Parts: sequence; C-alpha cells; structure tokens
Amino acid sequence: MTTSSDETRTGVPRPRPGSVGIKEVARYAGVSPGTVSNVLNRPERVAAATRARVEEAIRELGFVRNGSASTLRAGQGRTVGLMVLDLANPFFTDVARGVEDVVSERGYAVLLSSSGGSGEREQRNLLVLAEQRVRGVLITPAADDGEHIGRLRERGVAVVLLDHPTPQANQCSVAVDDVAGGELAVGHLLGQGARSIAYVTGPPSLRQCTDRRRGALRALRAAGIDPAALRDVPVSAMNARAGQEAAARLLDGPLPDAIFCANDLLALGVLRVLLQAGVKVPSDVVLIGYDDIEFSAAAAVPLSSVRQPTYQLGRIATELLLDECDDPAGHAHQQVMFQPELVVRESTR
Amino acid sequence: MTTSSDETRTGVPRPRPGSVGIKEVARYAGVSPGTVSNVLNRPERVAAATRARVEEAIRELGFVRNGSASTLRAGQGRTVGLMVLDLANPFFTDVARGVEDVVSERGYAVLLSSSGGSGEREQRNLLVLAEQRVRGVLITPAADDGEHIGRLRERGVAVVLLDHPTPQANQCSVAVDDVAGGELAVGHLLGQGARSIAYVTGPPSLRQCTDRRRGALRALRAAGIDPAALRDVPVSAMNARAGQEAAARLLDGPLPDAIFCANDLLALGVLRVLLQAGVKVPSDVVLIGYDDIEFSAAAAVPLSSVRQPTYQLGRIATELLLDECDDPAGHAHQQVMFQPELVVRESTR
DNA sequence: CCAAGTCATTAAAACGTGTCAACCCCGGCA
DNA sequence: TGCCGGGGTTGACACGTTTTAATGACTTGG
Repeated sequence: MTTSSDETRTGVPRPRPGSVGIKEVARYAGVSPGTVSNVLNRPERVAAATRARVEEAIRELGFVRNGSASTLRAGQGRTVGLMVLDLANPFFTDVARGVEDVVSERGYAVLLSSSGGSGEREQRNLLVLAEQRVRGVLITPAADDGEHIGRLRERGVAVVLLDHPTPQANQCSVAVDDVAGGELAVGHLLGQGARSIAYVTGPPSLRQCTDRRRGALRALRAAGIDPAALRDVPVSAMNARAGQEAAARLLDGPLPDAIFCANDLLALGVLRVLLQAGVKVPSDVVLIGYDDIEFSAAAAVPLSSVRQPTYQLGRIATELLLDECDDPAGHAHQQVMFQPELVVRESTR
Repeated sequence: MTTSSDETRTGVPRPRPGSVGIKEVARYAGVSPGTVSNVLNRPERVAAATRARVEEAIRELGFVRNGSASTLRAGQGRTVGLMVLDLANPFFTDVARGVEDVVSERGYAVLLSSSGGSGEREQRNLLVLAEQRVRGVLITPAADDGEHIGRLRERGVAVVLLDHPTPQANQCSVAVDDVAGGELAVGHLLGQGARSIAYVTGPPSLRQCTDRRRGALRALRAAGIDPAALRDVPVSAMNARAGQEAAARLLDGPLPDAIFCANDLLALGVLRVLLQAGVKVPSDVVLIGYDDIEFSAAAAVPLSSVRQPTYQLGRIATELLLDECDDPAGHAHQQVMFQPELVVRESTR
C-alpha cells in the first residue's frame, strides 16, 4: 500500500476522472475488459472474489459507465420518452410524477417533452426522442392521426398511449373513461335542477374534450332533454386564462343554469370572473370542472369535479411500457380503462 | 424512375427502417458515409447538389441519426438533465416549462429527474444522468454539501444551480432573493398589525426555508420587535397535506396574529383547515404564502404571497447552461439574482 | 488416472457515427 | 505545358462498450 493518492497499490497511475473507462477499471483490477462488463451486466457469472475486486476498482476510480457506448453496442438503452400536452396542468404533472417514480425505481431515465397541443411540435420532439433511441414512449397524442406514432413502433420503439384509449389490440393504452366522466358531470348538474348548460371546451382536436361532450349529451338524452340545452363555449387553450375569457363571453348573454368545464383550470378561471362579476356560485349558476386537481378543493368556492386516478395513470402506463421493453416477446398488450368518480363540493350544492 | 416502392431509381434495395444508418443513406445517394456525416454536421462544406441528393435520400429512407453513436464518437451529446425538488409543486413545473421551451427551441432534449428532497435519491439520479452523458445539469440541490455536484463538474458536465444562489464565481446560478422575500412577507404582516407570527416551514436542510426565515427575522429586527415573536412550526414536507397538519397543531394552542408559510402549497393546506375550524381569515388570523402559484389567487380566501419569476427562472438558467455547453471557452459564469415581489390579496387585508 | 464436464475468464469483433489526413479534379497562372 | 491551389470528397480509424466463441483450470465419475 502506498499513501500516494495518484498511484494504486499495483503502481498503475490513476487516470483523470471522465476518461476512465471499462479498460482502466480492468487494468486496475487486473482482469480483462470483458470481465468488467460482466460484473456490470451479469454479476452472477463472475466469481465473488473477482467481482469484489472489480467493484472496488470501480469505486476507487470513480468509473461511471458510458451509456452511449452501452446503448450503441447493446442496441437498446435505458431511457423512455414522456410526451405530455401541457406541463402547466397539474393533471399532467401528477401523471409525470407517477412516471418518474416508476422509471427511477427501475433504473431508467425519462426524456421529458411537451407538445403544447401542437401536432407539429409533437412531431419535432418525437424525432429528437427517436434520435436518442428511447426504448419506449409514453404519449398523450396531440394530433389524432397516429401517423408518426405508427412510424415509431415500426422502428421498434414501444409505445403506450397515455390518457388516450385505443380500440386497436396491437398496443397498450391507459385511459380514463371520458364519456362516462362527461355523463357523470352533466348527470349531476341535471340532478341539481339545471336545464340549460354551457360546456366550456378546448379545441375539438382534443379527444378528451369531444369525449366529455359526448358523455354530456348522453346524460341529456337519458334525462329526456333536448341536446340543444347544451351550448358549447369553445376556447383555444385549456388554462385558467382561457376560462376567464370564456366566462367573460358567458356574461355577455343570459346565463345558463349550469357550467361544465372541460377541465379544472378552465373552471377556476371561470369561477374567478363570475365571482368578480357578482354572480353567486352555486345559487345563480352551478359550476363543475374536470380532473379534480388538488387546488379545486381549496378554491374560493370549492369546486365539484370529476376525479381521475392521475398518479396511478402514470404509474400503470410506465409499468406496462417497461414490461414491454424488458420482455417484448412475453408481453401482452393491454388497454386499461379507469372509471372516473364524481366529486361533489360547494360549487354544485 | 420506377414505380416500385422497394427500389430506388438506382436499383438499390431499400433497407427496413430502423436498420438504416448513415451507410445506407450514402449508398442510396451514391456518396461516401463521410459526406453524409458532413451534410448532417457541417452542411456548408458540401456542394449544394450533393447535399440535396443526400437530403433526398435521408427523407426517402426515413433515416434517423443514431444519437448514441453520435454522442459516443463526438464525446458530447445534446441532452441536459433537470433535477427538481418536487414535481407536484407548480413552482417547479413552471420552471420546468421554461426549461423545456428553451431546450426544445435549441434542439436539445431534457432528462427529467426529481429528488423529492432526498439527498440519496438525488445522488442516485445524478448517477443516471452522468451515465447518459448529459452535457449539462440544471439542479435545485436537495442536500447542500455540493459534494457530488462538484464531481459532476470535474467530469466536464456544465452545472447551473436553479433557485439556489452561490457565492462561488466558478459556476452559474439563477435564484430569487429569498431573504428579501421573507422580509417582504413578514414586513407586510407587521404592517398589518401582527405582533405574533407563526412560520410554517419545511426541513432546515432546504435553503429556501432557512433563507426566508432569515428574512423574516430581519423584518422583525427592523421593526424593533423581539425575534421571539416568530414561532417556528416545522413540517416534514412542503405540500398541502403538511400544511393541514401544521394548522391542526396551530389550532391546539393560542392562535398567533399571523401565519407565514414557506410556500403556497403549505398555505393552501393551512387555509383549508382554518376555515373548517371556523377561524376567519384575515379577521382572526392573517395568512401569507410564498411562490404565488397560479392557484393562490383563486383560493377560498385569495392568498397573499411572494411572487417569483418562475418561468423566467427556468428559461434563463437553461440559456446560461446551453451557452456554456455550446461555447465553454467564451463562457463567463454568471450569478443571476432576481428580486421577489409582494402580492397582497384578501388573506392579509 | 483419464474423459467429460463445469465454471471463470479472455481476446476480438462488432455497434453507427465523427474526424482528419489524403486524394482527386479542375481552373488559373506563369 | 506544367504547377499550384483549393474546394469536394473519400477511406479508415477511433469512440467505449457488449457479446460470442474459445481457452484454461479445476472437479467429478468411471
């Protein structure tokens, strides 16, 4: 043993960190590079004593495996892509939390991307993910065509649709029944005596919006009410500001009995403007949102909403994805569909 | 020109997508692999005609560059890591939005990681980032020691501290003055007549919490009030649930005049329990949070808070990071410090 | 004591790209 | 005509790892 910090007990000079590769580790431990690789990837194949020596060398030299080289040679890496619609929406960040937790547990890494609802940006970012050779992609599609998503799968990238059901049996999907959710919401509004309902909704290209609308109509039909009782109030984004604009437009004409917002961010924006205008919720208008984000319960008037198992959505989707990645042969595609749950609070009482 | 979709006009069979590399493109375009690489990396060096032919081949074959090989050979890739404290906190998701926007604009990709405030998890995830050979890391440190962060930098990874000031001139940091923020908040509370103040705060390992506390004490001192007027109410997490627990504890004893929460999530939790217990805000207690997240304005009692330029924080930090990555030599480290802003709403009026 | 295994280790060949020195072609100049 | 120069292009090697077939040492059963 020497006390010099630059020399090992075998007299091999220690390379500067960053340039230390499997070879240096091998030399330091007195084995071949192949053995070091075995220690990293199939520890059971190497004798306990040598393994210990190699691990010691790894620690001593501060070796960290070069993921690029590994991915290149092995043909597959340990990263997955996550493409969401909107990072500012707690719904998606809750999903992302679930994703990140699972991914981190299994030693993977997650490449984050946001399409912002734009098909073009989605496509551009998917290209970046493809270049990075992600093993799989979790995606809430912005444009419905499934064009470039299909291409991804052809390239051998596992894809799980996130918050997006699919009838096709050749892929996994995890979603919540938005039609049922819309029906729950509007059914509840009707039960509270509402007869005219405004539906504040994002662009029709978003499946979530149209599905919730279909559910709303179904509830009306079930109650024997003219579907015309549902009036669309389209907005261009799904955030609180858009909700404020929607409310301003609503205040221009005669108020409906009830307002159903396609998500809670919209509802919070609507609520704010209504209260400022002196409209009482729920006595003048009843209001319900969707997603049941954490903040809805704490709103000026606690918001009724439709709850989705958001965090679980992210977890399950990621588990499906990684299962497919880790064992593509023995993997059976699943289409998971959760049922939403009505949460009644002051805004509809 | 032939009509077959499997053959090109030159009769070269088209390889299946996924296995098409720079070589296949080269053969298809009738050039050497080196030229294709030049088209990708230094287009100006190749004649317009050949460049067009290569680009055509790329499009035709659906070639996607293998990022791993590229990174391996070039020694550096086009990904950066983002390590946040808590994905469920809108503060960090706003920051993440700024990061993602810039990163996406510049053709980079972002590896997302969350430490959840745990130094151990932070270290584990940093290792994954190092393996992926990220070019840089944006990090809000969970453990203050700067131990493994230093190691990262030694490895040649650019590091920008996010929401974390540093006195050291050898690195970039972007932060908001938390001491000033704490002073603003408590100064305002004192101005409203408060003489006893509870400070609901997370673990002392979080710099944000201790800095805001220092600011609070400074405000007390400036007003000539005994610092003992500030009572700590420590909680183990920085979310709404922890806020609820803190409020429950507060309700056990005599209520203070005012409550200062280390962030808005805590404040929203506190507010909820107070209202349920019949405590009136602001007449019985005044309440102020920190961060001014979007939802604070829409709370049951609109919440006073301390606003930070969150999205900008993410943008600027990323720009600094990428500038350093793209030109390490000509890069001058900067320590950016934003000033927070008091936002007064009903909860303190 | 030998044949047949078993187990641990090794050497060498890939993986797909970037880089760099060498090379070729063509026009201009002496 | 010969030479020079420079833009365009090429070929081959290197990056750090995984993998496979082969080698060697050691055990076991006959």
